[in-house]
Amino acid sequence: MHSATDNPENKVLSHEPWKAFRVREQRSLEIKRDAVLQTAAQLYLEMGYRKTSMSLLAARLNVTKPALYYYFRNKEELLVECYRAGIESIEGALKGAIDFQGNGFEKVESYIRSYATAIVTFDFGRCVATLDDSELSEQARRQVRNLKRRIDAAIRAYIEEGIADGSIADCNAKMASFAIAGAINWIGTWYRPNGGLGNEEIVSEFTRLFTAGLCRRATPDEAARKAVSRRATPSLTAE
Amino acid sequence: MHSATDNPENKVLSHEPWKAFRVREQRSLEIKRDAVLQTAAQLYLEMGYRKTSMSLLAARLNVTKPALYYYFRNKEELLVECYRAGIESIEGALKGAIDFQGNGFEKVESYIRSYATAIVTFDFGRCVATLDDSELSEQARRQVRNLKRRIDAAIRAYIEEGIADGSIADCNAKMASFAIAGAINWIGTWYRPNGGLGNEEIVSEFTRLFTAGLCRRATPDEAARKAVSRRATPSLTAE
Amino acid sequence: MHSATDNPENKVLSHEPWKAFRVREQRSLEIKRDAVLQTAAQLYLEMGYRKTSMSLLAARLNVTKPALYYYFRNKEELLVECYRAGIESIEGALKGAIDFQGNGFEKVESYIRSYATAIVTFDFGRCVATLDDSELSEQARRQVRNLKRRIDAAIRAYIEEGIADGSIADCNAKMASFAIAGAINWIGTWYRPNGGLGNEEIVSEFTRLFTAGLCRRATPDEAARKAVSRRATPSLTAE
Amino acid sequence: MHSATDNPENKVLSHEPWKAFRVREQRSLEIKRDAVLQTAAQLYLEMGYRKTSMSLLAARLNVTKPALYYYFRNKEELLVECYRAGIESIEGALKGAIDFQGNGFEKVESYIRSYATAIVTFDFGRCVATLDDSELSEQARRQVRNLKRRIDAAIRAYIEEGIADGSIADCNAKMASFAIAGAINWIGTWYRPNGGLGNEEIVSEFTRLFTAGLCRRATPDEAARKAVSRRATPSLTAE
DNA sequence: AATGAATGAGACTTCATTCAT
DNA sequence: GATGAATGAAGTCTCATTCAT
Repeated sequence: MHSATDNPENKVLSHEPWKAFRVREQRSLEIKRDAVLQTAAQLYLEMGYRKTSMSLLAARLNVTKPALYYYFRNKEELLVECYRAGIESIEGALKGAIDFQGNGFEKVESYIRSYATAIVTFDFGRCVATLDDSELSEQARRQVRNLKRRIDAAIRAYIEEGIADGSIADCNAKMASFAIAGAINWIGTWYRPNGGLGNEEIVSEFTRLFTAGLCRRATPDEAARKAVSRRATPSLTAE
Repeated sequence: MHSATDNPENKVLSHEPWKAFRVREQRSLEIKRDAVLQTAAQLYLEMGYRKTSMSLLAARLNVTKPALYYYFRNKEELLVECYRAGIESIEGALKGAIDFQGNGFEKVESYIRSYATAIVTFDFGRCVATLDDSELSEQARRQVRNLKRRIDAAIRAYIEEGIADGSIADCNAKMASFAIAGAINWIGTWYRPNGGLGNEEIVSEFTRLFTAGLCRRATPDEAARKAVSRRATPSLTAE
Repeated sequence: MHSATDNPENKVLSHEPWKAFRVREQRSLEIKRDAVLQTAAQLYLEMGYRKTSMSLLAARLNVTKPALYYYFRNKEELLVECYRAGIESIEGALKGAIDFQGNGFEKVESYIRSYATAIVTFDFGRCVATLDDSELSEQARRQVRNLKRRIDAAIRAYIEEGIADGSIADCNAKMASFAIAGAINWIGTWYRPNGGLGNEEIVSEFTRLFTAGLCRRATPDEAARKAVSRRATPSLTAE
Repeated sequence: MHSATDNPENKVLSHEPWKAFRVREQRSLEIKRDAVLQTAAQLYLEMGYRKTSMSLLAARLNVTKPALYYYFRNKEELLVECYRAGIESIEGALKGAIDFQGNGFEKVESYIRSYATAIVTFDFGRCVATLDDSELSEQARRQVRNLKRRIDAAIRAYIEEGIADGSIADCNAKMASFAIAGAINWIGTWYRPNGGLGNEEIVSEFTRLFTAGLCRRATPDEAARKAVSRRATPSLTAE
């Protein structure tokens, strides 16, 4: 399966003229497929999966309904692929952020930052966060949940790592991860691309809220953390 | 409007009003109406609003479809009433918890505890937390959003109060309230009534996670906090 | 079957206190039955038979739906009775007008006048004129058509009488009667009780049009017609 | 909008477009749309708009229900289009007949003739004449009434013209036009395509009745009338 | 690679009518 | 005489999906 990332590179690649004909053709299919998926994602976010009829999607794309079935087996596949693309986006963001060396706490911090960024940045990410999978068939739902679990598992692992290495306060890792995931996913619910809240603002506020809660405080840590975080929050630590 | 209580006993009775018909009779209309609503809420949570057809709801209640229309004008009204009942439940829980005297931080703490309890305890509460309002008509959606706003506004106000009175660290109250509401609402997504996680466990873990993040810390508090454990700890806020 | 005339006398009779109890009781049933029928007729005229639900009728009468079934077997019977009442009203009007001695032309003239008056005056009359009988069952429709035929037959007979006695120009009596009935029935379509057109104005204009036609007549006739004014003018028919 | 012609050939083909499928194809959409409309008109005339379910219409056309929705947005649109087609047919007939030079009386005469012909000849015309618009939504009803008004306005104008130029007796033009329209529209109520009455017979009898009236005219009148009218209509008055 | 036309399933809703009281 | 509650039948419409081209 091609990756339906929704970063802009796809568009750039689509014009490279030196590609062999065969390749270009296949490219074109993928590009259009992606366009369908991207538009579907937007509509699903805008009005819900069930209310987004295939007719509407086709109309939005200026094609006829059956054309959609050339790219996707059925409506359900569209949704599953939105999820898959979103999860890939998110995992990509997470991977990039995490693979530095650090203790559990720092990984969680980095994770929150990356996850929130992914939700805010990618339509597909927001699909994962907000779309209701109850419309799916049992089989498709299982697929989607397996994908989602990978994300959940990651943060849980980091939290446990942090608890183990002493960088995170002792707590129920499962529930903490639910809480964090919940708050971040919820962003997709109220976030509006050009709303009043800047992405960076959102991300750092969330990071701060959760990490300040999780981190095991000792005076020296605090000082260290301040140095790292871009926007110091002196009042929190002042006696 | 009669109160659509969803205390646990209802669950047991939920399908009975039509079985043991003669026994009640007095407030039978209200009881049956509530039974319909309660069952609808369960189905909506189980399989989504859209997938829950009126036929299915009727079948679940051992009635014919048109009987439902004797109690509710249409399917949308059912959903709106679920929301309304849920919001009333939540507000009730919040009111009871909040009206003690305390600083902003304590109010937020109490709020989190009550809100989470409401979500975990009441089906209707979970409806508010997890159901997608995008299926509603514009008008009904406005209604529901107005109701929801009341809850959002409350927590934001407490956070601001806490910031003002110095019991809560300086932060973006709007975003903090989103984060907290998100994490709590998300409970409705993964919570299963008889799942592995006890209600009290969930509630206190959430409370701790968020308050420890928000609260103004001092090193000695740490020890004290652990000692008190499950219930919110006044010592946390002591200067 | 009691006559459901909708002239005001009914209301006067309804209070006569010296009637024996039994009679009064029965009266009361009839009075209520008439009220139902009268209201039904108004609603049928206002919004059509099909669109007038039994619920609406009941609501308009401040009773519950099943109460209607105490007075009428079913919705169809209501409509049939409207027709019957209307036809009785019309026939009453016609009988009163026709039984004087006169030639065929004079009878037709009087007939037109009485028929138009009935349509304009009685709701039930307007029902006969404008309601669509295609909603009825085959059997009920036959009933209604038999009733209607009586009215049609009368005018045709008069026209033929007029042709025979030389007072009416030779013509196709069947079609002439259709034309006259049509124009008069059509009144029910555009007539509004308190509209700009006075009843007498309507009636005399119709009478004149059919008896004399549109074309402008010789001067002496004109004078004669004007002199006699409101009532049909014998001089018109003089050889 | 394509023209929904209802010349008699259509009747023959009415159900065929789906049988002999491949034969046409070129303007197949329009042809089929017309077939749907034509069949709808017939059914509406036969059993009333409300009683004609979409299922029945579909069955009559050997199609499934949703196919109808490919050609028409909803049931109401079908009825509105019947009206529109009918009014276009009627207006066409009237235009063709009227644009000769003549006095008001002659125009009215010609109008009656053409209008009656249109009602008798076209199913759509009969729809305009007899179908009840009370089933329509307020908006659609306004549309239809605006269309109908055009026809009413025309005859009134001719009558007024005739009064002004002296060819028509002084009378209430508004009511006269109602009477004439009513009588003609009523034809649609009793007319049966292959009934005992020939079209020409109907048309000329109606024309004569309205222009000359029922009364038998005196010889001197005749002369006078002839003198006034610019273009004599000898056949009408010949004894 | 795409479309015009059609379908089957099923959704919500309305309504006349009834039954036990 | 009248009602609260319920039902069976039917109706309009929408939608995902497909087939022949």
